[in-house]
Amino acid sequence: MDVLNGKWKIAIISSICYYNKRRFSDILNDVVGISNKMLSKELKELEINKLVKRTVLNTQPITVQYELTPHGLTLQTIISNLTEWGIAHRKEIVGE
Amino acid sequence: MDVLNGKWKIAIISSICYYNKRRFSDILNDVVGISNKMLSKELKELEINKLVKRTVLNTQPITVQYELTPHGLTLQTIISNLTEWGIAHRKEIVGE
DNA sequence: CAGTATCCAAAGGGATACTG
DNA sequence: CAGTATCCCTTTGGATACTG
Repeated sequence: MDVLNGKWKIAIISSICYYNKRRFSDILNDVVGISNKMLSKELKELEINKLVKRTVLNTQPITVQYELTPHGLTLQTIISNLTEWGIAHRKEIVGE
Repeated sequence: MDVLNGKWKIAIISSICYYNKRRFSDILNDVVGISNKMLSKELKELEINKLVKRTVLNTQPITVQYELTPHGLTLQTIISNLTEWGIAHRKEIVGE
């Protein structure tokens, strides 16, 4: 079930989702701690799973934009549920 | 957010959840492919996160029962959502 | 800019054997 | 039965340098 493996996937999706469209180097900045190698790899996996769409813009030098596919947008609910649960979980753990 | 890391966590929770109470060796059988070392480790983590409760029964030889805590039960919704999404995802991927 | 390639240390995790 | 301990191979992922 874990198309979302690798600790970065959710952060990457969140970044793209927040800005709607996002360039490679921008995501690199958004997701603190990630290396270009990892970002490249994770994006490739997301693309294979049809969660993000990759479009090359013919600028000079070239830039690449990533955006969520309709199917990728489907994840929003899941992710926000997870986030919500995570917050509740923190309270549960530290609360005692 | 990933208290559910390690590829086994969800399977373990599902096993316990399905049977309500479940012994160590039973979970070992339910979750195909897991080693006792991993099961032990994962259960320990789940216990630390207060998702499962561990109770030692004074039988001979001793048996140990695991069950979900109220807080652990909270995950059910999340997991079923994930499962549901996973199924839809499969269709999306293989469908084309 | 958007990656790819290489190197390498650390973590993950299987198999097996052992203990109370 | 319910683990723990050890060995050891595999995977993960960071740092850095390089390419079109």
